[in-house]
Amino acid sequence: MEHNFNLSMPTPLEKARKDPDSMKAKILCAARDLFAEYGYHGVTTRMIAKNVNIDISTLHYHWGDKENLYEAVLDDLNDEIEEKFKEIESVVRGKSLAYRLEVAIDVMCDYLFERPAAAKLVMFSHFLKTRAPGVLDERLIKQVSNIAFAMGLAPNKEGVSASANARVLAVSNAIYSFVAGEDFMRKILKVDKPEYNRVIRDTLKFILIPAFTRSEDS
Amino acid sequence: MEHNFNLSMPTPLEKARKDPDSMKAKILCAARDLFAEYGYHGVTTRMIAKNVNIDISTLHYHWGDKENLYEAVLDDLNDEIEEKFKEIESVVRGKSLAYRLEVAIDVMCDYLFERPAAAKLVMFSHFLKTRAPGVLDERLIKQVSNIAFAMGLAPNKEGVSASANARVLAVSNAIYSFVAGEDFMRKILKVDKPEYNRVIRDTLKFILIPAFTRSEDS
DNA sequence: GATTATCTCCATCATATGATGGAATCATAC
DNA sequence: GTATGATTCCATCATATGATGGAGATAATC
Repeated sequence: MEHNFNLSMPTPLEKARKDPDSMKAKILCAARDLFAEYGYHGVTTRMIAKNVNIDISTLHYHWGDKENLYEAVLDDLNDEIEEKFKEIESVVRGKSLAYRLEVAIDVMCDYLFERPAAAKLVMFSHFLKTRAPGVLDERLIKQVSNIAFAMGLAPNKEGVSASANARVLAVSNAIYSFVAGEDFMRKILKVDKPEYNRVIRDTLKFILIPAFTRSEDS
Repeated sequence: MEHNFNLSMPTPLEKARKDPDSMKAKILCAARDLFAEYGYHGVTTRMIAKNVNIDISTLHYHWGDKENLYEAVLDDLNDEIEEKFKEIESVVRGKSLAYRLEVAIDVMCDYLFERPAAAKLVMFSHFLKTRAPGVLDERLIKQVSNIAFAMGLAPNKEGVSASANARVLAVSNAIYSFVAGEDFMRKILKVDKPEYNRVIRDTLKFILIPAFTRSEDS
């Protein structure tokens, strides 16, 4: 049986997500939370194993080495975020840019405040190098361009200008920063969690919507 | 000589900065770059020592343990940024909010694009936990409130609302994100370094200024 | 119930890492 | 020159960390 052309065969990741009670999924979940908190080098396989109450060997049995587990965490995260974007797009298709932004902010805040690890991991994967050279997920480049096009910042999906893509990044940076930095910024704002959530939504709308609606007028 | 009331005695950090050629300063400098690239746990004392072409013992001789060196790096950075803020304030005092923002964006971009490590370190110190519990720099809370007041977002420096502080954070997050994430985002925008610098400035102004100038009208 | 495959843990290894003591080197003051 | 203090490096240690082999446990298959 050398050949296997069954392309729809579930990947390890898909299998892990199908059954959230499986050991594989539990490890992935704990790994996500810890990597999000301390970064790749700040987490040891022993920390992850301890969080799931298993031995390190069990971890290695399911996921191979640490690097492989980290990549699985990021892959899993990217799948989740891509899904979220599709969900947003299906809701706002054809609506005004102001409305699009409002919905995008609300949906992403709902999602991210529920899973702050997601926001933190996105930030780290953008800003923090691991000592082993990682690969940029090519999907992301396409994603950004697609959003730019959907926001009417480009005439078609291919020739999106750098400036249009930068505007999309500005929006997503703003959202991710506020969620990823909650622990830190909540101390500055001196508010509790629910209040932080509210203030951040309002602030994001206050900052992001005027820029794009003004340019819609012209 | 148990007592020493000479409060203006230079701290180790000040001494290190006075002579940038001193070993102490060279170590601090290399440490900053490396911590900014890989985060606290991603950097080993050996990596830093190698970058300065010295032995680890020399590093420990000058800075004590790793944690102390890291704190010195952050202190040094905070001093530098505080200075930058004062510089901005002295230039824009009394000007319109739109002009203030424009200058702030330009000055901070000039400064940060020259020292991307500064931007990255700020991000990490906000988002990334080290396994040893760190302390929040109390200065920052005051800094943010002061800026909010200077921007006319609060009637006085004391009673700055959470929402006003959040708006200030939104501005600084935006700037830091774009500089700290250059390596990553430049791949998405597909531009070279000087062009990235230009696009980011324009994008920051495009995003940030309308929000605040609109609120100035009302 | 025996057989097989899957899963989990214990013991262990090799290397990485933070840290230190002490000798050697260098500069400075006398 | 010599004495003193400051600086640097070499050798070394204790622990942390990633990783693995293999025994035992558990579940599935026949």
